[in-house]
Amino acid sequence: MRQTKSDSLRKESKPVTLADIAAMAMVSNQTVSRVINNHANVSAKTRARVLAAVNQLGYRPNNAARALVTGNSKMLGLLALDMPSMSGLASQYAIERSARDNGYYITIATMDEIRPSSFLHAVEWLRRQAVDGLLVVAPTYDANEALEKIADELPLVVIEGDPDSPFATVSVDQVSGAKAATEHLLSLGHQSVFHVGGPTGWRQTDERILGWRLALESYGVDAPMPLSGDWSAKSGYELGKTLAMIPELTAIFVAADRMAFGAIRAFAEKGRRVPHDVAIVGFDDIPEAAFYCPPLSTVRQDFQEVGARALELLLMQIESGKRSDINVTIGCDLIVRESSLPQPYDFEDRTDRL
Amino acid sequence: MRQTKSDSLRKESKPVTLADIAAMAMVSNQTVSRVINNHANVSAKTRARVLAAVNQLGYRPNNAARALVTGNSKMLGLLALDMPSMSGLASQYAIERSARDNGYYITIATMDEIRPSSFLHAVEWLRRQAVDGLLVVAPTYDANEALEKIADELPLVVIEGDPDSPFATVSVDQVSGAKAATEHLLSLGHQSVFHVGGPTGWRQTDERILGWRLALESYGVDAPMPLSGDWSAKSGYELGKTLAMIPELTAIFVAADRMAFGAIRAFAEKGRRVPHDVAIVGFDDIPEAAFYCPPLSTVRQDFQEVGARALELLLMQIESGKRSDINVTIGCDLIVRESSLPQPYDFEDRTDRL
DNA sequence: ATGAGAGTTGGTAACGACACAGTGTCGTGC
DNA sequence: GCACGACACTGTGTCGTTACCAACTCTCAT
Repeated sequence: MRQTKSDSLRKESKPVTLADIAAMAMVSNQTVSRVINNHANVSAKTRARVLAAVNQLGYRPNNAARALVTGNSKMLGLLALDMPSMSGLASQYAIERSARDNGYYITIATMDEIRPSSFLHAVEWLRRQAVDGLLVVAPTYDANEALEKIADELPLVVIEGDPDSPFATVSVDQVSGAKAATEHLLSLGHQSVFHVGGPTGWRQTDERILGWRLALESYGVDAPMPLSGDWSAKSGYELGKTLAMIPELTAIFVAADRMAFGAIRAFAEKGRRVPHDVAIVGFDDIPEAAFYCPPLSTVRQDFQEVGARALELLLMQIESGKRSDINVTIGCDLIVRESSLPQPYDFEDRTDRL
Repeated sequence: MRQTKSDSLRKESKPVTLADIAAMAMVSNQTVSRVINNHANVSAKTRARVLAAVNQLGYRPNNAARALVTGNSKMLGLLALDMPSMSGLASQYAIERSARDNGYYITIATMDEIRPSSFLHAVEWLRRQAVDGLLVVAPTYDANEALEKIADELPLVVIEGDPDSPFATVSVDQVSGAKAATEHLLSLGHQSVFHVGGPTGWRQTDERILGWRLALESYGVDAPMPLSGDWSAKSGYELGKTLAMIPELTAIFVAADRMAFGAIRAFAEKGRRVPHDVAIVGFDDIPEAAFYCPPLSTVRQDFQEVGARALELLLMQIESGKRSDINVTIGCDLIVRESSLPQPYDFEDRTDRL
C-alpha cells in the first residue's frame, strides 16, 4: 500500500485533497474546486469557509490530476543549448519569472549540440511531460526541419531562429548591430575591418558577417576573409594569434565579447596594444565587457527583452489556440568603450557609461 | 467539448492512449502498461506486438496520469538565485543531463534574493507541481530556517549550503581554496595579502575570508580589513579604486574572478600594473579567466561535479525514501597564471595550461 | 491423468481534480 | 399566484495510467 510505504519513511502521511477540505467546509467537491479556480457563483460566505479550510489543512492542488482532466499541464518546455560560452541563458531567468507570473512552470531540456536527432530526442522528452508549449533557443539552421514537424502540433516560439521560418520567432537584429559596430570602426578612419565570427551553421554567425560586409561595402572597402571561432575566449585567443601577424590590420569586429577577450589577450602577447595599435569591437555586452583591459566596445543585446517577448508570444498562442508566425525583432545598441577609441580616455568618471 | 475545441485549431486530433495500442495489439491495457514499464512476465511475442503498435501509433505515455496514480511525478525542482554574476548555473546543465538519464525532469524556479519569504514562495510553487525532490542552491544563511520546514516532507539537497545543517549538502571546500590562494601569494614574498570578499550573509563569503585568515595567521601576518563586494565585476572595480590608494598593498585575494576583473581594471586606471606592482588571485576559474590581461590566477571550482553529486544524493533519497544528511565536499584547485607571477612569463606556449 | 507451480494475462478500482448536467432556492414581473 | 430566470450548490462521470488480485495457460513431475 502506497500510504504505508511513504509514511513509514517520511512525514507526509497523506496529502490533503480537495475532498478533505470539502468535508471540512461542509460543501461539495465542486464548490471547493470553484473557489480554488476563482469561478463565479459562489457566495462570499461559502468562499470564506472554504478558504479557511484550505489554509487550515494546508491544501495544495495536485497539478497532475488537474492536467489529466483539463488537458493543460501549465508547463512550458525550454529547449536550450548546453554551451557555457553562450550568453543566451541570461534570458532564462526572465522567462521563468514571467512564466510564473502567468501561472506556468518551466521545465528545461538541454542539448549538447543542435543536431536534428538530439534535438528531436529532447523535444520528445518534453512532450511526454505534456508541455503546453515550447520555447526553443535554436541559433543554428539545422533546427528548422526538426521544428517543422512539431510546430503544428504544439505551440512554439523560436528564440534566435530564422525569422523567415514559418513559426513565431524572437530574435535580435544581428545585421544592424554588426553593421553599426563595423561602421563605427570605419568612421574612426580604419582602412579596413577584419572579422572574427562564430562557428558555421549558426544564424548569428552569418548575420553578423552580413552586417559587417554591408558596412564595408558602404565604405567601398573589400572584405577580408572572415575567421571562424566557437564563441569561446579560447578560440578568440587562437584566432587572435593568427591575426596579430597581419601587419596592416588595425581594426577587428569580433562576433562575441568572450572571443574578443581572447583576441585582445593574444594581441597583447604579440606586443600589439588595444586600442593604440588595433581597435576592437565585440558583441553581446556581457557584464564583464566594461571591465576588461581595455573596456570593450561592443553591441548590447537585451536578453531579458528577448525572453519576455518570447514568452508573451508563446502564451498568446496557447491561449488563443492558434498557431502564429509573428517574427519579433529586437534592436541592439552599440556601446563604445576604450577598446575602439584611438585617443586615451579620461578615466575618472566612466562609471556612468557601464 | 475539449476535443472539438483543440482540433479546430491544431492537428493533434486526439492523443494516442494506452487503450488505443492495447486494442491494436489485441491485449489488455495492463499488458501494455507492463511493456512500457519494462516489467517482467511478458512473453517476447506479446512484447514485440505491443512495441510495434506503440511505434506505429506514436504513443507517448501521459506523465500526468502516471503521476496521479503512482504518486511520483518524476519531476525535480531546482531552486536557484536569479543572479547573472553567479557562476553556479554552469552546473544546471550537468544536473539536467544527469536527471534526464535517470528519467527525471527538472523544473526551475528562480528567486531574486534569498529571503525566507521569497524562498518559501518559490518552494511552495514547486511543491504544487508535486516535485519528487528539491535541489536548492542556497549560498546564504537565511535559507536554512526556511529549509527546515521542508526537509522532512520532501527529499532535499542543498548546493553550497551549510555543511553543518541537518540536510544533505554538496559544497566546494572554500576554506582550503582560499587558504591555498593566499598562501600562494604569501609564498611569493608579499608582506600581506588584502581581500575583496562577497556580500555579507553568504556562506562562501565567510569561508573564503576564513581561509584567507588562516593562511595569514600561519605566516604570522595580521589580516587587514576585508572589503565586501557583490560578486560583480562592477563592484570589484569600485573596491579596486579604493584599494589602489593604499601604497603598501602588493597582493590581493579576490573572492570571485569577475570582481578580480573589475579590480585589475581599476588598478590599471590608477597606473598600478598587475602583476608587476600588485599580484592578484581570483576564485571560480570562469572560462574567461585564462584570457584576461593578465591571465588570472584563480581557484577552480568544479561546478559540473557539484551538480552531478547533488543529483546523485537526491535520487538516492528519493529511491530509498529515507532522508539523508550526508555532506559532500568537493575540493578545488589553485590555478596559477600571470596575474600573480612577479617575473614576466614566456608567452609562446601557454595554451597547455588553460 | 492430475496437481503444483511458474509464467502470463485480464478486469476492476483507484488516483485527484474538473466538466457537465442537474437540483433546489430565491426574487421578479405579469 | 404562477412562470421564469438567475444564482448557489451537488452528484456523477471522466481523464490515462498503474496497483492489485484473480484467472488462465502452459510445463513438468507425480
